[in-house]
Amino acid sequence: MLTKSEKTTKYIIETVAPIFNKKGYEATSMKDITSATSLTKGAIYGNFKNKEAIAIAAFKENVNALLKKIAKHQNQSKSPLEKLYLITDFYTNYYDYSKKLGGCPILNIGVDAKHQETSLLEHVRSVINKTQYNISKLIDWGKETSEIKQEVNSQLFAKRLYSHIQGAIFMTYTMDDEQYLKQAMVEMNSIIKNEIEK
Amino acid sequence: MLTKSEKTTKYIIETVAPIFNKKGYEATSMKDITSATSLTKGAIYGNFKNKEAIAIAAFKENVNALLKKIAKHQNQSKSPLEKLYLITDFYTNYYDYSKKLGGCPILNIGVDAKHQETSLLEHVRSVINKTQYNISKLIDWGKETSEIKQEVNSQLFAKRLYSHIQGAIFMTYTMDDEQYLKQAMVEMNSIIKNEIEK
DNA sequence: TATACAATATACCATTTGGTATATTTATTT
DNA sequence: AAATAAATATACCAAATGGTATATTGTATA
Repeated sequence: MLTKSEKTTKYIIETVAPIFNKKGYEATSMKDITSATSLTKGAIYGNFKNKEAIAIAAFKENVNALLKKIAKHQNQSKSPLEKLYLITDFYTNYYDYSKKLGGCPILNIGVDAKHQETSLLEHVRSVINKTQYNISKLIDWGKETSEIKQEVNSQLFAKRLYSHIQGAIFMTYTMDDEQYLKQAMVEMNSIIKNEIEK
Repeated sequence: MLTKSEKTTKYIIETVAPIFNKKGYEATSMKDITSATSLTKGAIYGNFKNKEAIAIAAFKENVNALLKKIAKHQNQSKSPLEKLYLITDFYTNYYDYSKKLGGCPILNIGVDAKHQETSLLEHVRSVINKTQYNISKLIDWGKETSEIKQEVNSQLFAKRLYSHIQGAIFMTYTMDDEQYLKQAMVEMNSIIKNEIEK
């Protein structure tokens, strides 16, 4: 069971996660945080060391929610190739989903943290590396099960897929036009079919 | 000839353009601006209405510099197809170039302005629309000169190319890994060759 | 129920924020 | 050179910033 402060901590994180994601680190003020949570500074600083600690917890919250959702989506199939297609399938509807998080945390915090002295950028990089590693492992697995061509460079393809996805997310958000994301996933599917699938 | 205040205005814009691009609107303070320019608030506010006006001028400065550079690069050829290849060629070396601007203004301000009440987002969208329009016109022109296949959807391809490029820029900056950009442009070249070129 | 401890609220801090009114300097015109 | 206008500097403003010390409240244990 959670203690009172653990519950409060959880409540704060969940409440401010979309705010930090939307506005970024500097533009999110302690006033934003106290207003959104209806808590006082005493309560906030009783549970977090400083603003940076809240921002990091908020980012982790968003990423955990996202990665869980993707993992669950991938569980629809046991085949590595199908799991690959389920990634593009997931991102086809990513605009609606990520709006709940306040946007794409990787894109938003990745750009926002670039100029800061916080450790947020390290966290973003870590998430990207892990995700790309998972994709490349999926390809390697597909080679073993003979669903995927042996000559595919799994790490290169993972970077290519991820870059493609993030570009489409940026364009969809900036132009408020879901076609970028939908079209990019159609394109990735055909790339998987033509270049990856055996 | 420029008046004194016109020279000062120009000097302020050029000096603060990379700062706004790096740090974003909220995170850039008037103190940042007065320090960087060695001017006082009196001088700054004598030439600009408010902080937002400076940020908009700074964005336009960066974009103008960028678009001029691309246009000049494209002048290396008179053929629409070759001009298309010159776009990917330009972005192959974009990491080094854009660092001077403080990063990619489209990506940085596009993400940063998303949550604001400034008119910056409108400016970003306008630039993206114009650029995509230029690309699609290039394709249409190539159809006329019979260098490019008639069945190519020029507007769709423009969006696809732009999305691809922006994704690679985001990844290259966030991961500090130029391979994303280099590899993406290799991929785009082969797409142009296989799907666009007649 | 009294006591101890954990958790939250209040009041305050120095510093910084964007912006303005006015004084001073610099440039231009007569 | 004197007068005028343009441009910049100074001094100030109220409000907001992140953060802290302390008072108060809530909760669990003895």
